[in-house]
Amino acid sequence: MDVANQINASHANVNQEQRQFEQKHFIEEVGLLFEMVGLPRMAGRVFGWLLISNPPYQSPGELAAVLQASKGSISTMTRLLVQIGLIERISLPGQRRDYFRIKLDAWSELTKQRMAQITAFRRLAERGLELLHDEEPNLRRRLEEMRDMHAFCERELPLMIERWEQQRLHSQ
Amino acid sequence: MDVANQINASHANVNQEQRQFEQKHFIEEVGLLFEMVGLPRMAGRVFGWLLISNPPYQSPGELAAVLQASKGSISTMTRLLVQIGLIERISLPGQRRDYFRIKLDAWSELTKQRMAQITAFRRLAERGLELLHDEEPNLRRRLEEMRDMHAFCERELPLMIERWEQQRLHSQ
DNA sequence: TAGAATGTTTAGTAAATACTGAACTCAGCA
DNA sequence: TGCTGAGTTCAGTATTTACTAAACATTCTA
Repeated sequence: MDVANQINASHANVNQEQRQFEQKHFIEEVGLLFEMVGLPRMAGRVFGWLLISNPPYQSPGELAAVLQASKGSISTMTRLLVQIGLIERISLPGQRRDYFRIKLDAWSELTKQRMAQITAFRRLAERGLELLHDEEPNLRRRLEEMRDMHAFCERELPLMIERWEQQRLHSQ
Repeated sequence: MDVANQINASHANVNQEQRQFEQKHFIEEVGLLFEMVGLPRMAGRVFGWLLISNPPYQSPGELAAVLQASKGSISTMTRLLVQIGLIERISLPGQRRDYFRIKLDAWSELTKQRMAQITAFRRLAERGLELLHDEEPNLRRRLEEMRDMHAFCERELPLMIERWEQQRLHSQ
């Protein structure tokens, strides 16, 4: 190996390390963001790596190695992420191992998921109004507000998702 | 007290107890729902009681008594709820004590709050795309999807809140 | 200015949760 | 039929979080 090649190799190494550093940073940030929305940090790390990995599908073993986590943790987190619709399990033809990858419609899935919570809030407001059924209107207002706002979202959010999916189809 | 009055009083007592039972049930349900969206259960209890209490404003002491919680816990939870915009502190004229009550626009506040998270997700997607800047398009697609969906929500949600507030003004 | 009543801060505890590591299961192969 | 290699389940640990209780601060009253 001549000097020029050595330098090139050394540069390549620096770039490689720099790249890995940035990847790890990215993964940690996704982890923190997931924690912010009430999901386990490790689920965020798995998701984060699947967002930037090459190839875009990864086996549980690869995930455990890259994220330096136990196989058990990976198993739990992939199950969770599949359950909430953010990733999916795929089996490539001619290979016995299973892989995981980001679901392309992950985000509209997530919004649909949130609809259940909104419905729960609307129902709770209605139960509260039953409790106050013989009270004066201004005591009932706060609960009516809560009910109406959530009913509004229950109507509007599906329309919004529809508009999004329409727009996506168009641009492709 | 004659027999008829005794019976009436007894009935009233039963109703009173029934009512309190239903109130406590309601409070607990709000607590559980709050836990579901990643907030402390006690914050949900405070919010739940403020939804059905009469009068609609309550002092920290009253909250502690009704919810059978420590003053410290109430203090922390009211601070949290004020911070995320679900309740507000009011001081009635001629009274030194402060009270808390549900903010009437609590729900649009909450949606605005979520905008920050959506922006964070969009920014993260953009950072990811920088990491993959020289990769092939199909590797970049998952991140573009994430970026575009969140950018879409950043545009649409404020419009939705606006429509809601418009509609609310109309119906009042 | 002392005293009482109310609310906040903080140190400590109890409970929930995330994560690990080992045992177990299952599929392919010698 | 054992053996290897990958993945899941589960029991245990360690960390975080929610909550309490007591000390402290503040403001009105005597």
